[in-house]
Amino acid sequence: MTTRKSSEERRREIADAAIKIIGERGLREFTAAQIAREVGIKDGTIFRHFKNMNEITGAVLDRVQELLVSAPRSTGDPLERLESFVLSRLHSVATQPGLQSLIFSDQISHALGDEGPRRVAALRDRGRAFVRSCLCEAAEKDLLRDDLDIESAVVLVTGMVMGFLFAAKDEALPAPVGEMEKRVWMTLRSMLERTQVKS
Amino acid sequence: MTTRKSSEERRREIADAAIKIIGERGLREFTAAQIAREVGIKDGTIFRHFKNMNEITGAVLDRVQELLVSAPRSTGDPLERLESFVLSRLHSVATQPGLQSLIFSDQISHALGDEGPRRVAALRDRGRAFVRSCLCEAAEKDLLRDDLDIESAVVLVTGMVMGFLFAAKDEALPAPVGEMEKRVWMTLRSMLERTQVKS
DNA sequence: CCTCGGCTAGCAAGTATTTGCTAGATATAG
DNA sequence: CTATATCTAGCAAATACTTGCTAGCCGAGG
Repeated sequence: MTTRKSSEERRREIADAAIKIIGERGLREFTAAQIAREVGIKDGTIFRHFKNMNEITGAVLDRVQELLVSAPRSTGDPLERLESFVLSRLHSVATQPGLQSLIFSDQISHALGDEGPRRVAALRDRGRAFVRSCLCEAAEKDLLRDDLDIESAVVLVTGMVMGFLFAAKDEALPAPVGEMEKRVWMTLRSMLERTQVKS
Repeated sequence: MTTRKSSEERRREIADAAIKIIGERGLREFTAAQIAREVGIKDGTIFRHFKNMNEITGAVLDRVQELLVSAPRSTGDPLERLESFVLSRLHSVATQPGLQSLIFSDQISHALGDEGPRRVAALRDRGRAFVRSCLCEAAEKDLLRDDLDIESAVVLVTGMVMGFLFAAKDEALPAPVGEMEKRVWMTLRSMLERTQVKS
């Protein structure tokens, strides 16, 4: 009564199970046996679909990239683009904490084999690059405060997502996450914008 | 020719070695054998000083707390206090990345036994509480923008430290970390302060 | 001063379990 | 029937932890 699935389908199931395990139970449980149990097969069968654990971590990174980097918009008002990017990240943090913790944890990259650190760093860099491009364009269009240091702002924006991630996890937010997502972003946005002029 | 040390001394050595290993090589290497090698003893000897691995993780948390929470000032200008707190954290990030990654990684808390998550969350909460108290006092003294949402600002400040941590790690900063520490903080500070008035 | 004995850190060599991974047999979908 | 997904069974290495013995430290008695 065993259910047979195509290798391609199983590979995705295995990658998703791995993501779930890492997010929920931590790296220590990221083992072939645990993944197999989650998927509903025996641990040995895992290696009929993947050559070794390293290949699984590669698939995990591919999948994270696929799930998280949902092609940010490249048109329209730069601050609107940034807003939709940030809000989408904040939302993914609130709904799938495991995903985000895969990116914002150097521990993960340690555990993800040799090229793990570089790949995860590259993922983070893509996010930073997008934020930077939005901010630069906004600056050109004179939408930001005159004295704003773009590079610092990039750190602030990307950091905000992380700060939100942990605040939500620690239940340190004074209001429901859905509400706080917008509230935090609006606070940052108003601080970036040139809604106020120098005295 | 074996070097004997007091249990108290060894316990600290073991905790420090564990911190070093976690920070540099990741959770996967956080094992009795690796710690023992780092300290220079056999793995079995570890358990002459600790009952089990869980007790080691407890000691690790104690040590992190001891090293990181260096009694933030409670007097003086609230924004100055906040600045010294943030700069000290940024500096510890730059110099001892392992320490910070122990706090800002939910993976660690997963691996740190049953009470691990709660203890790490409590550490983070202490940081947030300090930031919040500084900001509240600053708001009372009318040092901040009128429309500033304190709770959002807490997320921004704590998140900034994390954003800086990863930017530094990924070498995504356009200037040396020592310089960027102040630059990023000054950017955030000027955005929080009421240096500008509404038009 | 020496020396003797209790205390205990240390090591070597175990334990049972889990790790990643392989080989061969079996069952099932196309 | 063919192809292959799956299971069973097994491996060596690593895991946390234990045990028996060794040997260094330190304080008391002579």
